[in-house]
Amino acid sequence: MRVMPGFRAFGPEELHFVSSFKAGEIVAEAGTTILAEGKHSENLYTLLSGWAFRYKLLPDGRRQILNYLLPGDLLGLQGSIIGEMEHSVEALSPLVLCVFQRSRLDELFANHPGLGFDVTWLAASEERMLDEHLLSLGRRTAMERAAYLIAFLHQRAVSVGGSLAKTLYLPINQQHVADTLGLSIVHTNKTLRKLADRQLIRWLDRACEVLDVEGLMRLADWDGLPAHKRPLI
Amino acid sequence: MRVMPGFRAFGPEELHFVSSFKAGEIVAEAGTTILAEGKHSENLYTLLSGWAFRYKLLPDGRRQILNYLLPGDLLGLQGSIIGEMEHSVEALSPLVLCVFQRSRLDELFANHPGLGFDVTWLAASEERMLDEHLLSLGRRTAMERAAYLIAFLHQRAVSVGGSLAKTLYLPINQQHVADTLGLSIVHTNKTLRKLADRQLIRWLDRACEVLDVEGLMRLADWDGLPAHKRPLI
DNA sequence: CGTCAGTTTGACACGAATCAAAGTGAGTGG
DNA sequence: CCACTCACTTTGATTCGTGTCAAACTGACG
Repeated sequence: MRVMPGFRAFGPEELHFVSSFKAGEIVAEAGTTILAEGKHSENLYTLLSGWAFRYKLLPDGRRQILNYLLPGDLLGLQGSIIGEMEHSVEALSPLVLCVFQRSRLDELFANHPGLGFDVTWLAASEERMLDEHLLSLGRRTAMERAAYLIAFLHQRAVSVGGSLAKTLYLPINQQHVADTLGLSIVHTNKTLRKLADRQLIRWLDRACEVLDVEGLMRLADWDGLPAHKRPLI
Repeated sequence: MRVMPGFRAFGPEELHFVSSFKAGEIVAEAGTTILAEGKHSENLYTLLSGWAFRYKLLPDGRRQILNYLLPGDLLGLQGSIIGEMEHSVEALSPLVLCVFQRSRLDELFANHPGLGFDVTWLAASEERMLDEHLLSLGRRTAMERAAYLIAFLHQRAVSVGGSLAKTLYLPINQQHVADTLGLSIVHTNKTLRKLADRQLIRWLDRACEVLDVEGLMRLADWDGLPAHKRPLI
């Protein structure tokens, strides 16, 4: 397990424990369902590479995307801690996941408090993103929401990948955007079109190119996520 | 610190540590701002009694209520773990809070892994509530949202207070409901009126009486929060 | 060349916001 | 005890944003 840019470094003992804690690695194709709502997962995962998203469904099929998962994020923590999964996770791109056994989570807390703290850190961090999304869905207009979402994803991608490329392609389609913003797909399309007309983004087939992050942030009145070294477990 | 009904019991050592960890107790009136967005809080709190809510503001004043806080909930964990607060907390009723020092949080993780795990448990639990709220804001109609919110608050109140009273009064006004559901106050009023006409609730001055929780849950297509013993820190 | 997933567009309907104003009840001071 | 205020709730009229319906367009793929 190598330390990626932007992540905190482990001490030697921790590194050894994390390696031993690791139960395997799995690879998944885009579109694969990694975790399903209602299922009781035996495992907990760290996303090593690729993009995924978490979502919930209403019985009649309405879908709400809750958040996106990028390298360094934990999958299935809630299921591991509380019981069965209350949401599903689907791959947006090919993924590499590191598998941990749910049953050894208390061992992690007991023997490596620093890592236990990291898990809490990640949970708190997820909570902050959800707060931000909630503000968006509840109080921003369609344009502001779309601008916020794209700026948010852009920033997350940059913070995880290092700011390698100046043009960034988000691996999502307009249905994903619609289900994230709580809008219909038609209205989402018209909204994205307006952002494109303003030279803020360019929409491609199954991908979005971000042209002007600052313009998007200004439009959404969003300051961005505070920068912090993330722990990687 | 007594163990409330519905909470897990501590071992003797944990109990001793929690007592020593406690830095004091404060009392706040309804309407008081406990934590403010942008501030760096030195403390972390456990809510011992009363109701509060967390919210975020957009620069132009639009407010979104993120979640409600009931006895047993942690306040300011994010601020303690990551840095400055990204949301504010305001009291809905007189509160009793137990104060902890932010700086001693790592000590808690180091010496009492069980308690560290509890903190993570609480964070994961908050995350699940936020997921549910996000689904509501994104994909439920105004009626469904209102029904969900009231059923949700009712269930939380019951799970915390023991199911003492069959009629439960929620200490909120319609502005709170509007800012939680992402609706205007006028439309919120009309929506609540419809719920009242269907004999699901009765609206009183600054309070809501819940008449038919199951009817509300059916209307919102919501199954309720899975029941679990909450840890109390 | 046809199919299919995804994007785009226009017409229309509907739900929620806004504007405006009145009603209610608790608390306050004369 | 009565007027007055203030916060909160209620209602009706109108506007506007977003959803729905329908259909065409595009490019990848077989």
